[in-house]
Formats: sequence, structure tokens, C-alpha cells
Amino acid sequence: MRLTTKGRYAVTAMLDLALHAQHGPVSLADISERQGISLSYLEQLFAKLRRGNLVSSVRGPGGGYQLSRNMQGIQVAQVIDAVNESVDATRCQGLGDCHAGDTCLTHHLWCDLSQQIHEFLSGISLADLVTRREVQEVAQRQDLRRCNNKTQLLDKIETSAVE
Amino acid sequence: MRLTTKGRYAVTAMLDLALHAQHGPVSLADISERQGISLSYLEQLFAKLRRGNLVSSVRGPGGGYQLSRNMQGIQVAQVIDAVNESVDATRCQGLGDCHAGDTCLTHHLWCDLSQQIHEFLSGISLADLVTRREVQEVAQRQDLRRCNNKTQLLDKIETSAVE
DNA sequence: CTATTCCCGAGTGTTTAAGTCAACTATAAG
DNA sequence: CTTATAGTTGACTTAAACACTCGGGAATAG
Repeated sequence: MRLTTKGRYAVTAMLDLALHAQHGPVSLADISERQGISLSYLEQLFAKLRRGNLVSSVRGPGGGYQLSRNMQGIQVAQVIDAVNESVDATRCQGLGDCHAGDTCLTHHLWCDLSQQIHEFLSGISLADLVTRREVQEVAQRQDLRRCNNKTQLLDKIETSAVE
Repeated sequence: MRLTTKGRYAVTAMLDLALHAQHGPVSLADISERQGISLSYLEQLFAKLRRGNLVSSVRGPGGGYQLSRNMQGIQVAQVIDAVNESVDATRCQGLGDCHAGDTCLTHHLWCDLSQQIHEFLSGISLADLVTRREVQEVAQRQDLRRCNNKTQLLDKIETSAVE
């Protein structure tokens, strides 16, 4: 089992996508800037997310990525899985041939653990995360900082005036 | 977070130790043979387990390793921790400075996950594992195979006659 | 003394993560 | 049509870690 920056980046980027979905496609450049993730690395991750049917892309100016279904239908476990970070804790991928063709002493322990983690991460959708208060606070801070940095205030003021 | 062969080996070896504790110290050579783990690698792992006060050693012929407390007092989480495989799933080790000195979008998610895993693995002691039926079956198979392989039947027959 | 066993450090091959670079293709806007 | 935007792809690099191996020690039971 492995849970590193790779899977965390993927979930973070997907959440960023969900948070900014209302203004059309989101470019990787925006996500890169807001979340501090290398653009080229994001490209690699989104290639996998696309293959996993979690996002769809729009090319050209104004393009970017969109969630391929609604937020309720995308679980954290699926995102991590899509970027090849298995949540499985066994050595044998659950097959039970971990020691000389037989189950090893601790096989069942790792099976139980895998199931535990999988259930936990399968029970959380992007929609769940978006509605969490802590997430909203962080998102707001990130959007504000971005406005100050890039003096895109006009754009933001217009947007909030419309709302 | 990382859970690889390293942590799995450590738990397996500790469980082997617990299962064979009644006959005095257990040598790493025995564990290596029974569990199919490289002896030199076991030495490295047990150096860490020793530093973590989970085992104590007896040098010289007939020596080996013993659990430093009873089986009930040693949890799986402690073993994994001792060999430097953190169960923490956050990037920031829970500090909350994962993105430019602030919490990242998904910080709380990984905190929750870490807690989930830690609670699970802290709730399982070596004693719990030893009494599990699947573990006993595997252990029995391993002991039998070893007898056949090495023709140490005499030794085993004596042992069971004494019991 | 000698065989056994733990102890320790140094080194090695492989894999992977994480990131870079460069050269594409598709498309919206002027 | 041109141009700038933005996704798409592949090759490459760097660093770290895992999973070992090897060689020489030090302690101790017989």
C-alpha cells in the first residue's frame, strides 16, 4: 500500500476542479497556481484521471477539464485508484499466495486493513468534501490570495456582482 | 503514508516470535527460514525493533530474541512505527503546513484517514493475532513443513512428548 | 577455543515518485 | 487564416527508498 503526494495531489486537484466547476472548464494552469502543483506533473496525473473516466477535457482557449459526472458520484477511493496508488495493503493483491504459494502469517490482517481503508475512502465523495467547512475556508483563502497576487480583482468583482 | 514489505515483514517476524515464545529465545535464522525473509534484512529490522523497546536479545549459542513485554502489550501499530513506516497519511505529519505554510485543501481528509488507520492498527495486539484461527493454521503448516524439510523430527517428537 | 548468535556499517540494484523539457494537436477568437 | 490558448504525449532526470548482500565484529554457552 502506498499513499504519497501523487494520490494526494490527485484528490486535491479533483477537489479544486469541483470547487470551481461553476465557471466552466478549469485549466491545469489555474489548478497548478492555486494548489502549488507542477503543471507538467498535473498533466501526467490528469492523463490518468481521464483514462479512469473521472474527468473530460475541452481543448483550445477557454478550455480545461471538467468532472465527467456529478460530485456525488466521484469517491476519493476512485481518484486514488485512477492514479495507480493502490489502497491494497497485502503483498499478494489479496490473492493469498504471499508466502511460497500459500498465505503468509499476516495475510488476513492486511486484508482487513485494506478493507477498512477502502470502505473509509469509498464513503467520501467530492461533494462531501466541498460542503465541509474547513475545505470552504481554505478554498476561500486560496481564491483571495490569487486575486491579490494577480490583480484579477475586476474579474472577481464582476463575478460576485452577478451572483 | 507507506505500508510495504518492510512493515509487513516486521509484523510477521514479531508474530512468529510470539508464536514460538514458549521455547525460549528465537533466533533470526529460524524466523528467516520459516517466514522466508532474508536473514540480513531481518537483522536490520530487529535493530529497529530493539531500539523501539519491543524486543530484547540474548547473545551466544541458544540465544535469539524475546518480546520485551507480554503479547497483549504490543500493538501492530507500534511494530510498524518502530521500523519507520509511518502510518500518517498527511504530507505535513499533521502539522498543517502542507501548502505554503497553511493547510492544503485536503489536509483534514488525510488527518481523518490517518486517525482511522491508526485506531485500527492500535486495536490489534500480537495476542489478538496469535489467537486467530487463520493464524494458527498457517503457523501449524509452517512448523510441519520445517520439520519435514530439515528432518528435525526427533527434536519435535521430544518436545511434544514433554508437553 | 570454538561455534553460535547478535550487532553494525557499508555498499548495490531496482523501482518509483516527482518533476522537467520539448514537440505535438485541437480550437476559439480576431 | 493566423494566433494564442490549452490539452496530449513521450522521453528524460533526479532523488529517495526498499530490499537486499557482504564482511567484519563482539558476546557467550559448551
